[in-house]
Amino acid sequence: MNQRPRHVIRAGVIKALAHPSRTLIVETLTDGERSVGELTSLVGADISTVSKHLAIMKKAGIVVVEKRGLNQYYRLACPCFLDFLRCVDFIAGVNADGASCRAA
Amino acid sequence: MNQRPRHVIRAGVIKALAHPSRTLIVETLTDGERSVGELTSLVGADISTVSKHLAIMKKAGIVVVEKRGLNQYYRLACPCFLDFLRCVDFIAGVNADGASCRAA
DNA sequence: ACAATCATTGGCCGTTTTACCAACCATCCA
DNA sequence: TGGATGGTTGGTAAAACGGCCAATGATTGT
Repeated sequence: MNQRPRHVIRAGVIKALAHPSRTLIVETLTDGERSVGELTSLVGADISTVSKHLAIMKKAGIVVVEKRGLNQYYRLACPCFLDFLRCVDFIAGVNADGASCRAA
Repeated sequence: MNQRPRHVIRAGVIKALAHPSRTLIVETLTDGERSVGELTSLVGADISTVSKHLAIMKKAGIVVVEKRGLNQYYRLACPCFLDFLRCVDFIAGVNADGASCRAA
């Protein structure tokens, strides 16, 4: 069904994480679901901006949303983001300290 | 030394991967080092374009370069990218198939 | 029905990204 | 030294991104 090459698909997912606000949101959601209003306070931007960030991540399959009452609650689609961020931190560590990179 | 918040640092690394050509390059480098010319053939863009992609990833600490003779050989700074891409594929799979996401 | 709250969507605009070409730097060999 | 090969850098133009504001749903309570 999806005929895009693998690296394009992968880049699409990665791109949806490639913004400081979105990374912050993902970090926060590892701790459990949050409403858009809560995430807006966290990020410190206009709620419309945060809503668009969430839409991007939803489209990429990174988060899922559930409506309860007046609120939309977002949570991670996948717990494996902890591993994901660990990989990222390895690279960041190499970059910052010149530390050697050991396997997971 | 680095006082930027963690999520900004993380986003910087992720951003350096967030392009189809760069993802393709990383995939290829998991198989071993390549020269700029080889990567240019792979990507199918101008060599100057590929050179700039590599510079972005080098600055982010994702790749390292070694000059031997006339060639610049790039390789991954860290073998953990296999894990990294596996995480990405989990998300991509959820997105594409609606498949459930199991832990690593 | 009306008002209040939570969130999404459209529009505008400044910034960033990306691609190509051209020019330049570096290395090796004749 | 001159030429060929391999790569980087600067310039520029098109496209994508990201932010806020304003307007529009959607849901709940009065």
